[in-house]
Amino acid sequence: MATIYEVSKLAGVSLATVSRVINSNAPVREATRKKVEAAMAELGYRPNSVAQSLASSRSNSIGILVSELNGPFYGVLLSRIEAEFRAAGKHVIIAAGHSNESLERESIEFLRSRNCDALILHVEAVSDDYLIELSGKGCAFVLINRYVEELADRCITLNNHYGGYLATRHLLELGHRDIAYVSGPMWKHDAQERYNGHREALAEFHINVDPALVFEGDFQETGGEQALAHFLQQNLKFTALVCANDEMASGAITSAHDLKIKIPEQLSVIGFDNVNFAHYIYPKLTTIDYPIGDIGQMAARWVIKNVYQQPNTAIQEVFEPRVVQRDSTHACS
Amino acid sequence: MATIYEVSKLAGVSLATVSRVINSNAPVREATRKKVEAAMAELGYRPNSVAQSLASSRSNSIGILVSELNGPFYGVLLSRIEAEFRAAGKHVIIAAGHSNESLERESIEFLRSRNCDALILHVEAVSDDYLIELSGKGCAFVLINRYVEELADRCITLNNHYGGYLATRHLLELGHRDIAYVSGPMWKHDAQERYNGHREALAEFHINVDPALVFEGDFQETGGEQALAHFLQQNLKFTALVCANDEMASGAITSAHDLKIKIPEQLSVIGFDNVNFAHYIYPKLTTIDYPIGDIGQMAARWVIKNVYQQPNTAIQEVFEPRVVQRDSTHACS
DNA sequence: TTGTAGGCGTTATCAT
DNA sequence: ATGATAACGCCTACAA
Repeated sequence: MATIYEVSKLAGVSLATVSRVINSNAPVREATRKKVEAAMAELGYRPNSVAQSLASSRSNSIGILVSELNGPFYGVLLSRIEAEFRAAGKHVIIAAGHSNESLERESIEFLRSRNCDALILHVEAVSDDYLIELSGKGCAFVLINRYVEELADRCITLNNHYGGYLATRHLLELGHRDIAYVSGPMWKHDAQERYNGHREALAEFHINVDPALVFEGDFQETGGEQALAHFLQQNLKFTALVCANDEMASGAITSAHDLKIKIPEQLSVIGFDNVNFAHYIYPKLTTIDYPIGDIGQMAARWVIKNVYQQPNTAIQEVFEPRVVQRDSTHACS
Repeated sequence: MATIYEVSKLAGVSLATVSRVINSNAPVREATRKKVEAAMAELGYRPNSVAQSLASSRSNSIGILVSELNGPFYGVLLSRIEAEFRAAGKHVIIAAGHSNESLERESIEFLRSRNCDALILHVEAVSDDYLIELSGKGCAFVLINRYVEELADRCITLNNHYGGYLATRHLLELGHRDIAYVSGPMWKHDAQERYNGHREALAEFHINVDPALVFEGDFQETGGEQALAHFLQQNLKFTALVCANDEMASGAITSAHDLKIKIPEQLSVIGFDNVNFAHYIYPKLTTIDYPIGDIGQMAARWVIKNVYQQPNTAIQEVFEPRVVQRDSTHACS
C-alpha cells in the first residue's frame, strides 16, 4: 500500500501538501492539488486510517453497545445509526451487553480501549453511578432509552410512562374495565415506567389497581404465555390485556389461540414497541409505537454535533410514543 | 490517559520491557513483571490500540458487510460473529450493503480503508470477478452464502439447492401434486439455487414444472401477497405453496387469512430460512432451517484460523438445511 | 501557498 | 533478561 510519502515524491511536493489535499483543511493551489490527486490515483493511494487516528487522536469510530444484536428492536436501531454515521464518513464498532452488568462494563472498557471517539450506550444493568463516573472520566457518550438526571443532556429517551398510559387508556376508551397487565422485569427502568403509566391511566378512570391482575414477565414470549396461564388459572375476570412489549403480547396471543380464546372478541390485547413482526401476528397487533430508529438517528446526531462539532440540526431528547391501532383490540362487549 | 512511557518510568524499567509484559511475547523476570503490573494498575494504564495497530500493522478488527442490519436473519448472523470475535479479543466493524452494487463496493473500500485484518462478506450484487480481483489484491475475506469456484476455500455456504429440494419434497410426501412456487429475485444466487432444488424434487416425482405456477417475488412480505393474488386470479389449481423465504410465506398467509382460505386445511404453505418470527406466524410456519448463526460462527473461525493463525477446529464449508415441521403444512386431502 | 520537523504510543530489532 | 532506538504513516504547528 502506497504511503503519503510516495505520493509526495511522485507529485513533487511535500508531505504536508499531500496531507492538505487529503483533508482539505488548508488552502492548496489548484494546480498543485491536481498534481497530487493524479499521483494518488496513479498509486491507488488510500490514507491509512490507523496512522491518521494516531496522529490526530481521532479514530472516526463510534462504539455502539446494545443488549442484543438480534431481535427486531436492536436491528432497526443499529441500522439507522450506521446509516447516519456512514454518511458522515465514520464507522461503528458494535458490541453486545446482554443485559448483564459485568458484560456491559467489559464491553464499555473494550470499546474505550478501541479509542472510539464516542459511545452510544443502550445499557440496562450498570448503575447510574457507574455512568456518572464514566462521564467524569471524560468519556463522551450518549444514553439511549435511559434517563439519568445528572446526565440529562446526554440522554435520548422515549416517554415510556406516557406509552404505558396510552396503552391502558386505549383499552379504557374501548370500554374495558377489567384490564390485566403483564410487565417486564421490574428492575428495568422502562418496565417500571410503563407500569406506572398504566396505573396513571387506571387512576384517571377511578379504577383501583388489582394486584392479582398484574404479572411480572420477562419481556420474552414465554412471559406472555405464563401470564395468560397465570391469570386464567385464578379464574380472574378480565376482558383486556396490556403487555409491556410485543414479544409478550405475541406469546399471550399464541396461548390464546391454543386455548380457543378468540382475539379480540373475547380478549383484547395490546403490545408495546411496534417491532416489525407486530403485523405478522394474527390478528395484527395493536401496539404502542416506539420510534427506536429515530432515536438511534438522533443519538448519532448528538455525537456528530457534540463530538465532531459539526453544525447540526437541533437535538430532540425525548420522543413520544403513540397508539398504533390494528386488529387485536376491540370495544368491550 | 497514561502511556507506556509513564508506566516504564514509574516501574523503573524500559519501554521495551513494559511492552513485553503487555504482550507476554518474550521472557520477563517475575519480579520485573510484578513491578510493571503494579505501575500499570496504579496509573490505570490501558494500551492504546491505535498505536498498537500502527506499530504492528494489525488492527485486530474485522469488517463485516451484510445486506441489512435489521431483519431477523442478519441479526443472528451478526450476533454470533460478534460473540466469537469478542471472545478472541477482536472487534467487529459493521456496514450494510443493501444489495446494491455500488454500495457494496463502497462498503468494502470503506472497510478496507479502516485497516481491517479481514472481511466477512455477505454480498449479493458485486460480481464474481470483482471478488476474485479483490482477493488478488491480497485482501483477506470470507464469503458467506455465496459460492465462487475460484474462491472455493473462502466460501461458507448453505446448500440452498438441497433446501429447495427438501421443501418441495416435504409437500410431495404429504401427497400434494399441484404445488405453486414463489421464488426470490432470480438474479440472486440463492433464489436461483432454491428454485432448482424445487425443480429437482418435482422431477423426482415425475411432475412437470408448470410455469404458470411459478412467481418471482421480492423476498419481502409483499412478494407472498402478490404471488397468492396472482395464482388465484388465474384460477389455477394448487394445494400447496412453496415460498423461497419466510417473509414471503408470512405475506401469503396473511393474504390467505383475509381471503378466508384456511391454512393448512385448504392450502399448505412452507417457508425457507426459519427466521425467529416463523413461529409468531399463525399457524406456526413449517419451514427449512437455515443455520445462519452457525455459518456466521464458522466464518469467524475461518478468520481466526487463517488470518490470526490460531490453532483452531476444522472449518466446515457447506451447511445442510433441514425441514422444520410446524403447523402450516398438512397432508393433501 | 508550501515545506520542515517534531510528535502520536507502540512494536520490534538490535545490542548489551 | 533488559535497554536503546528506529520504524509505523500521518498531522500540525512553525517557518519560509
